[in-house]
Amino acid sequence: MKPYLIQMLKELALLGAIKNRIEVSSMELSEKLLTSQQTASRYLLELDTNGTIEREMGIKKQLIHITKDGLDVLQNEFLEYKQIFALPQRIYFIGTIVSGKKEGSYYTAIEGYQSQFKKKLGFNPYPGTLNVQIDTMEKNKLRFLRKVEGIEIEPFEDNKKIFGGVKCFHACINAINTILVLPLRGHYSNILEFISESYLRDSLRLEDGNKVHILVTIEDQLSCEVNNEKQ
Amino acid sequence: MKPYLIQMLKELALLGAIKNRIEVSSMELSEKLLTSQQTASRYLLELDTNGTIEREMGIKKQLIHITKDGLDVLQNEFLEYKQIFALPQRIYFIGTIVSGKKEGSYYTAIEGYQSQFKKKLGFNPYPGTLNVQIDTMEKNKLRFLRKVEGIEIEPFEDNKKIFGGVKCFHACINAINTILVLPLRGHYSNILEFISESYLRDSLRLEDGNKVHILVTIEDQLSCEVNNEKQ
DNA sequence: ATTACTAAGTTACGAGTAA
DNA sequence: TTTACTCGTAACTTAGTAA
Repeated sequence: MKPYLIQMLKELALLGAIKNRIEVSSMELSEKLLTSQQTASRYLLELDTNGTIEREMGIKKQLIHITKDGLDVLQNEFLEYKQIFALPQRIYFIGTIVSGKKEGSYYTAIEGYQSQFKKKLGFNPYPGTLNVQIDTMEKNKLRFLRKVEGIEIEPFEDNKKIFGGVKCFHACINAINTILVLPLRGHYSNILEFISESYLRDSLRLEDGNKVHILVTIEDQLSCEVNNEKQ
Repeated sequence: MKPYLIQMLKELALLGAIKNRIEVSSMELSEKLLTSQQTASRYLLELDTNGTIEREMGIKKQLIHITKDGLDVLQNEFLEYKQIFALPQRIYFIGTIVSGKKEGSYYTAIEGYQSQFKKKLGFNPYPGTLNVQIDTMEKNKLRFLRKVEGIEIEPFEDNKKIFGGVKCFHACINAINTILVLPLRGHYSNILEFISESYLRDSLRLEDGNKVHILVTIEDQLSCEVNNEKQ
């Protein structure tokens, strides 16, 4: 999305258009953006067309509400600024143990993955993955993890089949060390997959439906202290 | 500043140009911004001209560092997103008690202020202000307070002299309720002024040089829960 | 009051290219 | 390789208005 449209969207959000339908005129917005009424009007048309806002035209002014898509755009911007200024070194999830479709065993057995795991993680993972279901609302944390530095496992081809790249992070599940494995491509899933040197279900004494606390550790990155309000 | 320049500045910050001089070519940046090498080069020239970055040209690539001015631009953007998504309901300061220039007694005695204080705060302040010196690095918190909703005291004219508007916030100093009074116009000062119904120096048993903990409470605003990583 | 169209003016973009 | 200039064209802006 074009930077000037993001700016307009941000301005609408500051006026409360995420939570409420706000009543605002193109003239008022033009003053905030230091541009003309016509340009503000055109921006609103563009945002409407690309689905980031919904409008109801009044006889005076208009009612504007930011859509889910619009919210995503803004959250992504926010995420980038958080990366610049206040990178959290740890990300927490709470999840529920679920059964995989035995795909984990298949993938962890592939030579192309195994050799990279051994080289980059320092161990051969126990066959299979531990699957933990998280809240779909946690998508932003996953988006964040995709952006920050992790242990990259390269994509490769084996027997004409292409295996996608994944990114690994050191993580703790209920205080036991594991590796979180995230696919680099494709849609965000609400299932997190973990690998370990040992059979995690045993070492953690877990069965389906158990709640677990997950702590993902992020590699050192730039971070500038700023506005460190407590609580 | 133009939105596309802010975008470029953000990209440079993400590459680490706040902390370090980063080595980057206009071609690499053009790929990140999905634009041409020429445009990226022009953006860099513009950022250099307006003083938000400093450059050293290498024979290959260039060394780029974001200046104080550039950092201010980015911090301001960040502040706006924080306002949108994760407004802190409280802001903390640590400060040192200092003596004012007796101006506080003068201002609190002006009828135009007194009547508004009585009406909007519900009490007549004790003459004078308690002055607390804070770190100049806390400027961002003040900038933030200027933006959010507070108790507005209108500017007025009295005897041909114009008295500027101020904004009040409920605050606690060492757990005693007070009111923080911030001028709406003018430069940011590193002295915070507090008023109260009683003589604060007595009720707090304070003298110059004492360190105090200040907690400023912000009125309810929109806030969307997102990425609430703990710690 | 509004929104938003048209048309003309202005700015920005990027291919080509020099240094 | 780089950076960044020229210049034709594409995109954006806004005055003037209609609805």
